[in-house]
Amino acid sequence: MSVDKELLKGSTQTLVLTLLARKEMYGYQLIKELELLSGGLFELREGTLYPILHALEAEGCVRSEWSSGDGARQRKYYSITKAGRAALKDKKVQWSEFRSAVDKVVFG
Amino acid sequence: MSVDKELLKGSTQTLVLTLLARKEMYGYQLIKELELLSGGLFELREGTLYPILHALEAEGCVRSEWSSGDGARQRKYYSITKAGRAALKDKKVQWSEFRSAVDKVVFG
DNA sequence: TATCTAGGCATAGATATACGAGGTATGGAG
DNA sequence: CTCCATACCTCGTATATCTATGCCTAGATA
Repeated sequence: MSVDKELLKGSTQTLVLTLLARKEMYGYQLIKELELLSGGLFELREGTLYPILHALEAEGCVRSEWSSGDGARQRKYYSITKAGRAALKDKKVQWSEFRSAVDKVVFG
Repeated sequence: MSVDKELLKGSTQTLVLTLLARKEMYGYQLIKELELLSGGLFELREGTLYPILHALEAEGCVRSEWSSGDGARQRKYYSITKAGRAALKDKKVQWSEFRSAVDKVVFG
């Protein structure tokens, strides 16, 4: 993580849900995609991501399914649920408010 | 805290140093000022702020001095140091990068 | 064939940070 | 006199992330 890891806390679920809202993905893919999209700033570790995915699944925000790969490598695909989309909407608002408040204080 | 407290992690030192860069302040004042400036979004608790101030002082980023109050209530005023201003500059850059990266992922 | 590398999932322990609860004390208003 | 806002502080707890580690598979390479 090239950015202070503490900054990331509270935002990872939002980031993950955002990606899953576009298309279903598997864990490893999420890590790579996030790194790409953020210009290398977010380099989530497996040890970070998988617990997040499990938590989101326990909360009913995502659903997982092993790829029915015929010969292909087994991957666990995650897709966002209706509850997940609702949660994401909330999280986006939260992020916007937070970002604006910090900006107002820090940059005037 | 009306915003998810986890979002705040990693930003509190930046917020505190930013305020102290404008003028020296005492703890309680910092809490009130931060609440005001953020439109009520940031309601730091004493249990959060004082350890931060002590940590910043231990790192040499701030300096403290009890008010030489003649009769007035005793307050411990904190002022930013040269090292503190340098640290703040770094933290502001970090915040900007982080904010931009999250925005890029979340809002495209 | 054997081995290395990247992909792919997962957990456990350490660490960092904020909060909640609790403690002490002062000064002004009712 | 009592209550409340002010003003400082500490400690235990909760939460979230990271590091380290483990296990397994597929494809490339020697």
